[in-house]
Amino acid sequence: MSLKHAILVLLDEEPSTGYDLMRKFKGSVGYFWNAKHQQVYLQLKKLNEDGLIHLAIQAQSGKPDKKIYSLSAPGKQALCNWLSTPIEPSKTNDAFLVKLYGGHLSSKEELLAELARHRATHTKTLDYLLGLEQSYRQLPAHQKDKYQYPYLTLRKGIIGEHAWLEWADEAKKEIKK
Amino acid sequence: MSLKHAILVLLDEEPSTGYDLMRKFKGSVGYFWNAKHQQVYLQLKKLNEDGLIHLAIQAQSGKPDKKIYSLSAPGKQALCNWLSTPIEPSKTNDAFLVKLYGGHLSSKEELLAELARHRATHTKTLDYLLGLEQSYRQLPAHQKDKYQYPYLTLRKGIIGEHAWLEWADEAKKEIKK
DNA sequence: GTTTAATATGCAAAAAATTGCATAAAAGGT
DNA sequence: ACCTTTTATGCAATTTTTTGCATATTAAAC
Repeated sequence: MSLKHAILVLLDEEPSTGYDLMRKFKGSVGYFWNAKHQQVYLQLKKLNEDGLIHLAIQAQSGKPDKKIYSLSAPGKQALCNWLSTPIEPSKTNDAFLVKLYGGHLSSKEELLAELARHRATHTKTLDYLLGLEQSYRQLPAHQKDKYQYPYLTLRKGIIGEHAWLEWADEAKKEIKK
Repeated sequence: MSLKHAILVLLDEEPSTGYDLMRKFKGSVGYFWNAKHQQVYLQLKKLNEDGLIHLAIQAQSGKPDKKIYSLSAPGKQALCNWLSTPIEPSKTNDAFLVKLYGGHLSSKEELLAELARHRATHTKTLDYLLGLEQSYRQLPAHQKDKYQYPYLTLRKGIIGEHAWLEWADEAKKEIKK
């Protein structure tokens, strides 16, 4: 149950709406955390009920109110407690590798097509992450310090996507063979 | 819901008990699929009820009966259908990176300790996978052909673990800095 | 000899995630 | 003008996963 903690970490960085968090999960932190919007809004509601986050409602003319959440003192405490507790390596469930494992039941054409499709999304993700890296590099020194740890996770994303593409090239050759 | 398909793929390879599957999820295919034993046994029950797998009970003196499951014709059909349906890239949820993202709330010592701990498990996994690769390489040609696709996924595991360790070295330096 | 790990299975309750449905206004494209 | 995407939120039902509990034998370690 770490969506809770993922949200707390993001709210520690800056107060956000559910929609803001969603965008982060779909974008900049999407290579290490994913969640659907329904899940995010539900967790925010629960975290607020538990007093771990504050809610400030910002009225907007015409539009529905914006609900801006921020970390509360107990929330920060809960986050720190979790951070200092060792965790087990996360489990990975990769359906694409399951499909490849049973590759002999497909045709080479189908396998190559799906590999290419996934390759495209990984390339896109890598490009996006490299863009973020450029932004980080252009930051003034004090900002770089602030984002030192997020940047480390970004590097994980970049190295991971590189590795994926490296593997994909190898796999493509091997399937064609 | 791909645990179902992961099980079908493994049963296509060879008839197995729930325990056999579990060992695979903890071992050779653990870098791309994970499941708890309760989940595996439950899925096997459901798959059997749905007629996608066959059950053969092997009595054992004293010990409880061994339940050996194998893929049925409808099961193979269902598997093939799934294999020929494009899937979305799997979502990743990595709690360790969440912790690192909020690294400024921890001490360097704690971060380095946890990094080292995770590094150790990744090193162990890599060694294990390299061992599997050696076994594969020593196989006679026709066996190599049979395991061509599982071997491809194994390569993914190896490249992925290498990348993890590469990143870990970079991260270690950056945290110490 | 006793304890621990491995073999082998499963139910039940709780928590978490997904899927389906739902609303509503603004902004941008054709 | 119309259509699609983006912004912005959420409930309800279902499915999936996790956690806790439960049993019982064998083999190995200490």
